[in-house]
Amino acid sequence: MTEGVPERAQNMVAESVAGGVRRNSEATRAAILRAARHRFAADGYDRATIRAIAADARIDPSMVMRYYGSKENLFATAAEFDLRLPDLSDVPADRLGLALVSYFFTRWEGDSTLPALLRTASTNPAGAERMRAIFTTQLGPAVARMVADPDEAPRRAGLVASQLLGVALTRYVLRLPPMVDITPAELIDWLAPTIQRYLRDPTPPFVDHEVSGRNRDRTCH
Amino acid sequence: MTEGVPERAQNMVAESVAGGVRRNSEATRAAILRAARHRFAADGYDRATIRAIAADARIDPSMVMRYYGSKENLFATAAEFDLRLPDLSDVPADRLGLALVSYFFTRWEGDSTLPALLRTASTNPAGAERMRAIFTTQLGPAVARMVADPDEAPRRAGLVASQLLGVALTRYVLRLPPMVDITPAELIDWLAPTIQRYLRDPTPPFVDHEVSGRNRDRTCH
DNA sequence: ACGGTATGCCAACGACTGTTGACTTCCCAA
DNA sequence: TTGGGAAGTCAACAGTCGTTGGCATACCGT
Repeated sequence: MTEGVPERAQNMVAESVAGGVRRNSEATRAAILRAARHRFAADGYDRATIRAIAADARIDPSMVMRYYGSKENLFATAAEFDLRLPDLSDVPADRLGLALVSYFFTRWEGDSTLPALLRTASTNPAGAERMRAIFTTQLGPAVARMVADPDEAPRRAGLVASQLLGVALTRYVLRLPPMVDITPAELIDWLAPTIQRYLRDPTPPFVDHEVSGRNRDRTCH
Repeated sequence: MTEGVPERAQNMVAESVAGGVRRNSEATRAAILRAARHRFAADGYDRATIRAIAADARIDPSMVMRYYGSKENLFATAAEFDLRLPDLSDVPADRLGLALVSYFFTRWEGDSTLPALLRTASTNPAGAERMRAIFTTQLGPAVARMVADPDEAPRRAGLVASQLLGVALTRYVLRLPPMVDITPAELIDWLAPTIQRYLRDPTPPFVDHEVSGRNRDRTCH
């Protein structure tokens, strides 16, 4: 009565696979990758354990190492991130904000990669570096093609990122109720003017705020 | 020559305290709390270890437990978070955005509690719940006093949070270069109109976007 | 039929974590 | 002077993690 039962895996949310059959290499590689994406998205890099990913893929943890070498390498390929920004060169300049916001929602609502990246980049330095790289190599150049003055592109791209990532954060990660309940269509109507302004409007201050001409310096209240 | 040296703590960023003197209870409690705030802000809940916090405070890890009971309890008191939103009831309605943005910057630029909360809420469910609580009990009511229609308060508060937290995320956590380099004053000029619109402007769409009247549904492109 | 190879499981290592309890050291009041 | 309690140290427990190597089983070309 040594009770040496190794605790059967009875995870309800696991890959569906007939009992005991063998899969070919490609299938398990894909299964691992899919489980990894889900776990990284739900828990972030640190809390997503190799053991949990393996359990979801109905496989031994050692197989993950065999196929992907290390956890860091697994994350690197799981979080391969291509914004796949479409060509917006034929969109009229005054509709760029609407086009960009619409596209980002069609991209995010069904893809949990961004929350995964967000969760990871918040705590993992390598994740943050990856986020900065995506910003520099993908969003940056795309925004550069939309703005009037190329010198202002990085700054405007940063502002766009602050609003779009803020929405992703509050809606998908923090799950603030009002941001979860609102429909994508309504959200697009609210956000499009903001993004449009960050992309195309002249640098503020447009006019000196209101009539009372004192307190020119608004930095520290 | 058993080499049993227990590895002296030679952390350069540790609490400065004369060698070997004893402190009273209050002093070490405060030292622990200060070290905890720094560590939680820099690393988030999971990666900030009790041992590292204790080392920063030049103290044994067991003392942290003696004074605060558990890591979760320590975080709870370290991340005690009061937005300390000022009374904006005498601010004219068309300057509320500017006032709110200005205030948030004077609050954040010198306080690392928000990054700590952000890093933690991204991965820790309890942290996310705390974030939602802050939103509901502090930002929500404050925004409710600023908007015209009380029924729209939660939604508008959510939009405000999405932009402000997005700035905190990109500037303090992800540290996207353009968002780090920009000065608070410039950032305020960019953000104030956005927040102002989220607070006070009528619900969009203001007008049917442009002339071409087709594609009413912009949800899925 | 057979041997090699691909696929997979099992048990364990070493490191690190939060947490605990016993022990030492010092100050201060009686 | 002497005890008691506060302040702090030390070593260890129990658990989890990424990672490793050895071993079993199934497939397939010859």
